Amino acid sequence: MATTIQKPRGTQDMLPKEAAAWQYVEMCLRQACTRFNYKEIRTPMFEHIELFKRGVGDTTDIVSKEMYDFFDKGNRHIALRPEGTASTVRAYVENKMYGETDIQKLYYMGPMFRYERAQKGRLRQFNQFGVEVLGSFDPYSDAEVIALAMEIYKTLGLSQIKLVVNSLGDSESRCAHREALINHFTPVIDELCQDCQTRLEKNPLRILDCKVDAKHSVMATAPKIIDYLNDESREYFDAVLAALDAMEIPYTVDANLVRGLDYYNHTAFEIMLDDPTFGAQTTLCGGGRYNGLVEQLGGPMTPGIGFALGIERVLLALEQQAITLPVTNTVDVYMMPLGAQTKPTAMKLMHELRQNGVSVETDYQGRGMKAMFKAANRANAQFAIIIGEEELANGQCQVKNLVESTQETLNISQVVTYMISNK
RNA sequence: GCGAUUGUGGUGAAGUGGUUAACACAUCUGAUUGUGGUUCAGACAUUCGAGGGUUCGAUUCCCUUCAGUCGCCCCA
Repeated sequence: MATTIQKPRGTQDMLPKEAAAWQYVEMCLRQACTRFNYKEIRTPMFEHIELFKRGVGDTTDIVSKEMYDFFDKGNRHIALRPEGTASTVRAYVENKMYGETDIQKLYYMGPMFRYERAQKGRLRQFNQFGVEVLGSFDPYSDAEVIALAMEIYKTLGLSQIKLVVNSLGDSESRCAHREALINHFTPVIDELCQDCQTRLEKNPLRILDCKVDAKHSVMATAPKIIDYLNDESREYFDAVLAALDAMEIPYTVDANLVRGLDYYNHTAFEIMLDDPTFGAQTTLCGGGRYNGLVEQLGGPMTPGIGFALGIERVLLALEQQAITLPVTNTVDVYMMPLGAQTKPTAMKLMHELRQNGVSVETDYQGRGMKAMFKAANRANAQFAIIIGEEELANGQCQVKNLVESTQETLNISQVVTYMISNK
């Protein structure tokens, strides 16, 4: 045997036994979008790297050190998408979707790529589902987006779900806050960890959710973005919270919640699994408002808000909470031809059944009837149809109900009708 | 990029410096030549991730490498 080749690090094969769960989750996501009237958009899995540099931010870790990029044969600098928002906005601008209606409510689903060290809940190729609302600067649209995310976890049956919200304010508020942060941390920067020292220059906001220095006294007294919101930002945030209250969606405001992508402003939120035994990756969903992004990518001034959730993490959470999904794994009929002469008739009947919406499995290993019954059990077949040479001569077959353990003899010509009404 | 830990058949897993590598599940075959989910019998790793070293001898000791897992970082 030749040496085997393994899948690249951080990738996963989705095996048949897991497919049903994936399909179920994906169906729930689509149905939730239908209820909220979001339309699907599909964009390429790779883009010009410039899109992410400009959209997500050149200084973010995602772009600066986690991007899968390469030059194609035409010497174009390409990157596998690390997230979905930049591509969605690019498509919105490129296809001039701002001209179609005032507001676009979109969702996407598919693989994203980040060159990170894999661990539980974190892969190099992973699947995200995300939502983007473009063209609305209405606190109720923020609330709707959050409500949609919360609704998804509810319909899946997950518990211990925690919604955390914050406001990053508009650019004026953010600048004021950033300055205050730098002033606050600079005198004590030597006492903080190495990471925080680089954060001070790169993104002082991130110091706030540092785990290493979390208990340091400067954290408690650090200037909070909430206190630096200007009137407009403050009002907007209050309105979002009021809308959440109106829908009775529980949340906690966390002044230290920040997002890792540059484009966010105003509303930021995260949905986490409140379970310390779950693993390190507890964030199931992250999102927020990005009012300058469309313009930054060459479109007209257009506000936007959205979120993304990791489907693998949802599946892990479902597993963690031992939630059994309503997935069925049965086949209607197991066809059992006995002897070579009966095969053509069995094959013909099987095909007719399938054409009439009856699912049928059979044996292709030439095994005995006993083995076929075992296979039928394994396939969760509801019925077995046995065609032996005797039956064939009479144009008949045995139809056995495997659940009830009852059996009757039918004319082969009646089987399709019988199965349609009895399956 | 850094750290910890693991690597035995389809799966879960014992085990030892030395001539047959437990056990369980799964799978296959058989127990009246055409009837299942129970039971019983039998079969199933020239081999212990790969490469090198120590040794008379290594799956067991050492080194390297690859891979998995978990964590840091970051994020979904």
